[in-house]
Amino acid sequence: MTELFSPKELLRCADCPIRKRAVCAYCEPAELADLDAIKSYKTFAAGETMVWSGDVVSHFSSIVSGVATLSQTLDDGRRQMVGLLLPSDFIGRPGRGQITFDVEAKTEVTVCRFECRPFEVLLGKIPHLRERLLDMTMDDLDAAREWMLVLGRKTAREKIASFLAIVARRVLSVEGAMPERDLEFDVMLTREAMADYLGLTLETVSRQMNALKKDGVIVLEKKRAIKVPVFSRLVAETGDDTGFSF
Amino acid sequence: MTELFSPKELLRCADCPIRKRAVCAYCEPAELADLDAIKSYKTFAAGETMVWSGDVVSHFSSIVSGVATLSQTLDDGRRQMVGLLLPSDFIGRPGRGQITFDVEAKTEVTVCRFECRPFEVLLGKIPHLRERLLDMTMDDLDAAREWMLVLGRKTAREKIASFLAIVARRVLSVEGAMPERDLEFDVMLTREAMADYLGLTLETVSRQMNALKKDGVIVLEKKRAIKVPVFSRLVAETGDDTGFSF
DNA sequence: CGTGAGTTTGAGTGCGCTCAAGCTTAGTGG
DNA sequence: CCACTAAGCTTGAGCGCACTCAAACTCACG
Repeated sequence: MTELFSPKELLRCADCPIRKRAVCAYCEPAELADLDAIKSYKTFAAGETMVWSGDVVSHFSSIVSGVATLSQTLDDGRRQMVGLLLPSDFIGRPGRGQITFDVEAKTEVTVCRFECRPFEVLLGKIPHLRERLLDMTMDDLDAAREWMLVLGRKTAREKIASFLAIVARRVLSVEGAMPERDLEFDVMLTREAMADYLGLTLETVSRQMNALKKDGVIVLEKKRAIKVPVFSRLVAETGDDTGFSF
Repeated sequence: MTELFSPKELLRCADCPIRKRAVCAYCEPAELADLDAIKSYKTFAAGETMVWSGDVVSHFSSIVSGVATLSQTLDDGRRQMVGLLLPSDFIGRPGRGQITFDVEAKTEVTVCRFECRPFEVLLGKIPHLRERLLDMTMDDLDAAREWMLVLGRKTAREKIASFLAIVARRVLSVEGAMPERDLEFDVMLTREAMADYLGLTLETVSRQMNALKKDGVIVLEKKRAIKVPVFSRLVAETGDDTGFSF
């Protein structure tokens, strides 16, 4: 997840780590060539704001490596994260030049990007591209709706447990199967970013993380490094057994 | 909005009240004929559950008239509404047979519906259809993300004001321009449904509605019938001036 | 070591929840 | 036409979870 990619190594789409999940996933080799012709890579430093809300964007991007967030801010400083962007996630909205959210790199982030106009032309030309974009947008919508349940109806403790379960599933599903026991992964966010994700304060996040630790649901080894001895134990703390469709 | 449609009157798509906003909006007359061939109408009574979470659905639907909601329920009864469905909104997810939310008719609801398989075939055949579905899904995603800010970061009073502003914009935009003064519209939901929408209890909704009334921001004439003397006054109570993109 | 970002912990407060009546309104049948 | 009913709405009292404010601690990095 956190290993760094040198853009040079990525010139060939066939070797791309997100080839099977990104917006280009459904494309045939011939169609890929069209995309290849207009793509370029760019890397952002951790902490850098990739796009400001209201900006007219010049490119659509796919995250190749790293973690970014989508968030909104109220005039008085209250913030709410509305999207967690992991490798293969798409940034931008074809058919609309503006973006209405801030996009921030939380780790070093490398994106594969396309100028808007040429990409929109390809969208019209390659059905596979539009098809994949539709599926990804629907997945994002489902995720947003699950998240609304978390924000609207769960307690602080349940929110933290839900967040950890979501991240565990997303991070670990990238690298294959998900074991039931002794999961280890990294929440790549600060306590403050987690608070923005969950509609809490950073103090409450800290308290609940330590409460889950004290109760043996999780093991905290280096603040961000999480170990989950028994995954179903964590899921039981989320308040719903239905799980998430991430 | 609440006038009743007789399905017989709707047989011709050209006369359809949602012709310009529904999933078929981008279709040419010839393409419309294909859809027309597989469509049928169905009406649900107010209060009826149109689809249960987990159901395998046989049809995709467009709301022609009435109001429906999309919601999730936790095992212990906590509920969160995750979508408010007004005329022209689409129900169902092509490419996936199941639905993971409850769909409930809040008023009498008439839908124009298509069997899944034939509709999916047309999706492959008519680019305009896929294009419109993508745009609608992206609009839904934007709406869900605005809503997440409301759920995660706003006070009860701000939530109510945001809700009223959203409904005013959606309801009134259907019938043309939106005046700044003396808006009148109907929140078609009970206090309980509003609470499910906003992540509040029905008591808190009631208290805050009456607080806004006492402060002259809104006029309550028949519990559900809202009058807004000065719209910007209401928007000022939402906590953000940016407004909503509904 | 010194610095600063990130995190933890404590004490006190208040917003929205819970529980409990009572009220309003529309619909139904005598 | 009115009593009866039930669903929806309002109002009050009290409580508790998560917030606010404040201070101390941890740890990576110069």
